[in-house]
Amino acid sequence: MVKRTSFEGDACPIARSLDAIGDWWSLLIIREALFGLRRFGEFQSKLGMAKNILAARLRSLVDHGILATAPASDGSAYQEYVLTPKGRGTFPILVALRQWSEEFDDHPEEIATILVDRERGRPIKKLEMHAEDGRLLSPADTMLKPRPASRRRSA
Amino acid sequence: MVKRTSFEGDACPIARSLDAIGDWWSLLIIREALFGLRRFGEFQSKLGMAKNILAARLRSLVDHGILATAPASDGSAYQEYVLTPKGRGTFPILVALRQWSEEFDDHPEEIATILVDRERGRPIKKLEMHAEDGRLLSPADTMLKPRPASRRRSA
DNA sequence: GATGTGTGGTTGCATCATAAAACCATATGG
DNA sequence: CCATATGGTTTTATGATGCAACCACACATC
Repeated sequence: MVKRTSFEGDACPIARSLDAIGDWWSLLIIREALFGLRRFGEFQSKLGMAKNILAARLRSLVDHGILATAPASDGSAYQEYVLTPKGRGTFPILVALRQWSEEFDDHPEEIATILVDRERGRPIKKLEMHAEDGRLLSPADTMLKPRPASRRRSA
Repeated sequence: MVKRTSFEGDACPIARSLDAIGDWWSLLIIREALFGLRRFGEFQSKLGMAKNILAARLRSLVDHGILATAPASDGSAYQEYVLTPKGRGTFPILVALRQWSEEFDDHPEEIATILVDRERGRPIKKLEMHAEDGRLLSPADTMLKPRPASRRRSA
């Protein structure tokens, strides 16, 4: 994508997130990692992506602290890629993407999987946003405020 | 990015979402639209992006049913871009991205804004995932299930 | 110990989306 | 009637992407 206009220094947290995981593969790699994949070859065969692209993405994800390389695990002297807490912290993002697709996709019948409550096997509810005191909030109930004690440019 | 490996036909809802909004600009445009921007020039000056890219993104977002073009509004014979319900439905995604950045960013002090409860002006809580019966769920409490009555390949 | 095979990459190379700037077309203001 | 602002499209270059081929290492086999 040329230049990439890296959002790294941007003051908007959304832009900052996109800078780390805002490309077409990173989130899919994270999805598979959450699913339990760890090895280069596993990612490669599951996602069907070019190996060089995968190598570049894995390196980038490691650089961003989303994945970490573990020495081995099954004996073979290669490395594995495991999610860090930061990586596991993307779970709500993936859920939000999934739910948006489930709700608004033009062909929802093509969606192969549903996310369910493990205990009951029933679909989970939509993500909820709550105030500090517990009130359920809609988008209209929220607003952006400048961060106290900071003079960076606004977003 | 060449080929783009369009995920449009993929059975994974995350991939399908990414196909629509998984690039570096779309979500930022949506963010500004949620903030109230409507005009080409507003987006352009606020985001500082090249005009041709903006034009292409806006067209793509309209094609995906995320934005719609409104004839005018302030008299000038140009069009405006307004969010559709599908577009407004991305709100949780943006909140998830924001919260991920707030929690895990290496330089959180650079983040300029916080999302607050409009009524109290206090930061909102993290997005919550609930089961149908209301139980709060952690990622480990969930699992993927194949969609009933469908024989598409799994994700 | 030479040979094969599978894993885990790196290295070219062609392509095509991106970005930046110039250009254009249609209002609007003086 | 000219200047300027708005809303784009065209032109050009760049460089990330995708593909295939190549390489290195480990382990197993002959």
